[in-house]
Amino acid sequence: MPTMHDVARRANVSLSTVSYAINGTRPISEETRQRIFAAMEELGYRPHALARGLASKRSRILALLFPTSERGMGTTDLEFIIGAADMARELGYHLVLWTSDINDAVELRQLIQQGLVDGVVLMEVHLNDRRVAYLREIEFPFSIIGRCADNTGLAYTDIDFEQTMRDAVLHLVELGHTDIAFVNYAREVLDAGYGPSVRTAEAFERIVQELGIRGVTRFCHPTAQAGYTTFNTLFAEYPNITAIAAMNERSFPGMLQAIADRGWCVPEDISLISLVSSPDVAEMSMPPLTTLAPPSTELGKLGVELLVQQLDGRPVSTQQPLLPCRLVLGGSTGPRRHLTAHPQHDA
Amino acid sequence: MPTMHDVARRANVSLSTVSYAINGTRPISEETRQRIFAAMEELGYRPHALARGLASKRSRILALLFPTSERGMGTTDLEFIIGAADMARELGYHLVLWTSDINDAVELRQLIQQGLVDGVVLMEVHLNDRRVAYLREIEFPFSIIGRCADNTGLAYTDIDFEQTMRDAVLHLVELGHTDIAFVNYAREVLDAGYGPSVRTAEAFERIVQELGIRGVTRFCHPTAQAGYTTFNTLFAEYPNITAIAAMNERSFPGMLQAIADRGWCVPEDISLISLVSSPDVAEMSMPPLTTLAPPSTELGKLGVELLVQQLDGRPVSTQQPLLPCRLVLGGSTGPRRHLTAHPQHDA
DNA sequence: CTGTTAGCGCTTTCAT
DNA sequence: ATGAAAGCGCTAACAG
Repeated sequence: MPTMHDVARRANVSLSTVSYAINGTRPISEETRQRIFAAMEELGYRPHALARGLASKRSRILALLFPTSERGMGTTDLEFIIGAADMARELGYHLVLWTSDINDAVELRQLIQQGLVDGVVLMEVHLNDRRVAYLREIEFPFSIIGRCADNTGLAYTDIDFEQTMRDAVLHLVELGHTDIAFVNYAREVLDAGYGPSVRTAEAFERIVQELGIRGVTRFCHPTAQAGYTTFNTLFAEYPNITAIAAMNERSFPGMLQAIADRGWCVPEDISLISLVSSPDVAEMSMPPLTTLAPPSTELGKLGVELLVQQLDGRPVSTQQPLLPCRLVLGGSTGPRRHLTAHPQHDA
Repeated sequence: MPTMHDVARRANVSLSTVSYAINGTRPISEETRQRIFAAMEELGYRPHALARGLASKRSRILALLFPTSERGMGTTDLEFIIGAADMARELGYHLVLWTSDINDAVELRQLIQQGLVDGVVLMEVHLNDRRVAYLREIEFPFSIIGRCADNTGLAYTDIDFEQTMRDAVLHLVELGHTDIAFVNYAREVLDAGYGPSVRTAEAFERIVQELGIRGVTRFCHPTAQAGYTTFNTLFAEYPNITAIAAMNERSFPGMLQAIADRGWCVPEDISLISLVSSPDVAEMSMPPLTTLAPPSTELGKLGVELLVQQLDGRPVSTQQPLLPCRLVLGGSTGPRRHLTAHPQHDA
């Protein structure tokens, strides 16, 4: 494997000149530059990453910390990773994956102390996250995909849940729906302060009020069985409901079963819209679910971008951290049914 | 950040002694060992990964090469990655992700020449893969999740498609089915020599023959529409079929729709089994699909393990590279229907 | 514009 | 059983 030394000799220049030529870190005459690059080409030279990192104190390696064994991984998480990896490469960085227990700052410290990475990207942060606290304390560069309670000064990006919920409700309202249910994650998840759950819950209340329509919220575990039960108890209490927006894609099979059991059809009798679930998954239903598809790849990219901005000493763009989901029509939403078909009560 | 030098001074030994103590690379008196580790503890010392790698010529970093934009990524790919990352960590390695165009050996060379990684794990190899050829040629350590045409001397691991197909067919046969259809990927995919498609196709023919039952094979694009069409044309020709095994999970919604359209029920009128798809996805159907769940995490782990075995100069265990899928009963398979219910022809 | 040289933090001969 | 010192391949002062 050729080293910089080899290149220098072949180009008849000193070792440092080669270094400067490569890094463009000081002016080089066009002539010698040519010679150097020619030599590099001929030798098939590539700078040694470790040596470069050791000498410059910048490894050009980033870490993506992603929590193992928290909530079930989906296709969305893969897309975070792919987005992040792609963007890292685009910006000339490597990306290492650290599967970490969330909230374990000790382990994080040990990893960082190895001096392997210039910065880390956090996923699935808690509202009060120890890792965030630790990184802040030691002033280690990091960015977040997600959000904390206090985000001042943080480089983060997240889904715009407010906007997502608004788009979902507006879509339904445009179809004539005025009695809408929102099926959130399980109550424990909300109580634990899980961001997406908290934010959509708040947004739903606000938007419903704003638009002057009727909304009811339910919590549901991520299983078909829970979806089934939730749907039935929901309709026992609020038979006027004509549309459901749900966060939890795993509850859909159950809800669909419950709907089928009473001989109803989607979307003729009831509209269903999935919040923040990938079109791939949405297409596994019949009919394919209308969904608000999360900008997963973009979030992964942006997470890396925000981190690299800091590393390069550039001002971190803080204006547009929130990305909207994209409405993908799937056939599970349609005009509000005529209520005459079912008994009516007031909510 | 404390260095080895700091530790040495604090323990009143030379720098090299600290190194030897850490690496256990030569005998150290118990007394000084104690002192050294105490000093390390007190200083919160961690060896610097880059420096260590540069000096030892072993970075303890592995690369997972995974193809972007080939076939749609699913939850399976995520599990490969997680498995690989977990195992790497367990073995004291870091894992970097390289999103690569498949079959681009040039790019691979450039990455390897950076000297960052000790070895690479390949995913989604082609039967004749340029990356494999290149790595072989330069004798760079690597392992494969998947298989090539010629695997002699290769450290690979893969799904045991033969066994998987056998398990699927046997499950159906035990339920009384004797007329079974196998829905493979699209014909182009088979013709391109995509391993899973080729191997399941061969296995199906063999097993059907072996068991003396009737089998018919169909090709299907990965869309609901294609699933719908495939099912209908299949039954126009072979109305006796009572069970379908399908590779392509994306075709299921369409098949289910076609089944519903003719007023049939699953599994009373027809049994459905999904080959090599994750239970998560299988649960998105109604009823949840019976599936043969791929050992994704295990494959990721094994891929890394095989690589590290080489790096450690240990003999690479080559006896059990093929892992079976796990049968997960889901309610889409049941006893063969009584054929009296539908018109009968001979296949 | 170019060369010389002192490290970066560690491993590993070679001595003792 | 321990130390001294020569690198690993590169960057970045410091000198011209």
